[in-house]
Amino acid sequence: MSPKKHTMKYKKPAVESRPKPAPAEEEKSKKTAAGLALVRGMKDILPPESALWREAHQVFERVAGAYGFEYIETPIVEAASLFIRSLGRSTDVVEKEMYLFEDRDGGKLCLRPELTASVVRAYIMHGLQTLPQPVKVWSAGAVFRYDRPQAGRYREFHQLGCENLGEKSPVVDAELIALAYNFLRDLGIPVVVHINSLGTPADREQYLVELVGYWKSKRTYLCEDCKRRLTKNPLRILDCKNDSCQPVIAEAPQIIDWLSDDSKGFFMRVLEYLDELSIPYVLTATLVRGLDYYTHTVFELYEETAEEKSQNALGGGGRYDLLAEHLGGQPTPASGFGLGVERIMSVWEKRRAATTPAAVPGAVNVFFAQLGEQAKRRSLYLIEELRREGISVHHNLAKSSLKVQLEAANKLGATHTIILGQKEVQDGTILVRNMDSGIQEIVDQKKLKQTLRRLLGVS
RNA sequence: GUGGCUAUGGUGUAAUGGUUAGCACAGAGGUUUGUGGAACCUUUAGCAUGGGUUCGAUUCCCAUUAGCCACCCCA
Repeated sequence: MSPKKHTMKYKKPAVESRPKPAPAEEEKSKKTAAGLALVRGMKDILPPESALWREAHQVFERVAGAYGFEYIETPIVEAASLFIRSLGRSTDVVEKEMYLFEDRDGGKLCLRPELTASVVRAYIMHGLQTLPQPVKVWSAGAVFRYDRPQAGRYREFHQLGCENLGEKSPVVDAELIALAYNFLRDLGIPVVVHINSLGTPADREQYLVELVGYWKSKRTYLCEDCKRRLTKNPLRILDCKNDSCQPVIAEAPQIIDWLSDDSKGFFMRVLEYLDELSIPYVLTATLVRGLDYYTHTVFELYEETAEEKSQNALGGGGRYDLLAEHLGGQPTPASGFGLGVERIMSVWEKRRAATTPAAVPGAVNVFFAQLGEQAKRRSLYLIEELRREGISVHHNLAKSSLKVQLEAANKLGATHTIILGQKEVQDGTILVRNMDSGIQEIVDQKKLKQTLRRLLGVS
């Protein structure tokens, strides 16, 4: 806003009858354009990446379907209490990252920060426990967390998730991991699974007492950050990257050693099944997920690269046997995972660029060029006919010179250009030009469809 | 939420305390109208916002905003 400048720029004494609005209006379009802003942490998804975005979703749908998961969709807006109860009041997600707001009648709402709690809510509310168990559903959509944006971290991001509700078996956990693993593999992303077990709340409590006792005994060797964590979140010390803490961490008690025999047995079987499925995993004693509802198995998926960065978890999940009951439903053992679409896209695009240079799905294959008024009119029908066949046809009927149209076809990356001129209209033929070789064949207009199907390799 | 770095047309960038802010790519139009990928010509479009210092700021200072990086956390 700099009205000074505008009045300078647009000074027109004649129009001074309208003192100020006139110049302001003049500049309005520009001003709005400049004044438009993307809300912090939000992102547009534009072509051509958007095509890949959709393809990733399609692959996920296919894989999840193969594992017997059906689609579920839940609202983006939920009661705030749902997440406060499920994720835990003192977790970071609830404490400082939720988009909280009041409805007009004062109801406390929020934009969902994750998918799992909503699915469990739906399961309880619609009596899905009366269906043959387990209930297996997948979902996809936007989730919101008011965090400070960074590479690979947005305030609105998208998750792909699967939940298996109503079955307490280590196979379920292994199968879910296999699903996520295979989905990413299908995209050409090799991943490594980090896995750990948190046992039952009782196991964990005992372990925590032990752990805190240990940290206290080594207090002097810990870095400043860790001294703070000691009271706030002793588990996090295990994650500290500070060199000075490493020897202390290496000697720290591991949760696995404090699991009950049942918990340990459960975990061992998950690992055995993973072995059976030939899924590589790394036992990570330091893996503790940030949400309170997890019990037993927890895992995270990372791109298999040498450099371990902090921001590259592609997804994670685990078992949450107590959640349904905690939300007021029947006791329902369950397990699930969520994957971050944005993070998957960023690695996928990188790998794609490295391996296959072009071949974006939804790419143009045919351009239709016309010359002359008659041809233009006739082309409308022919184009329509091809499109009905499912062939992607581009054109620019506003242009008239063939040169310009071929240029456009080239820029769009069309493999073939169909040319219809005055002469062809007369004798009922049409030209099909191969854009790589420049070879053109003259075909009967009636045979255009067959010819294209042959050339494009469509059945 | 904390700290650091950055901010020039759609994209990538250059320069400068003082008349028209340069270049490349992209976009639009064209090089006389039936043949593209090249070349050439023309053209559209920018100093993030707000203050301050100064005779004068895109340039210096401050704040805001946004992006990036680290912490934190996770997806």
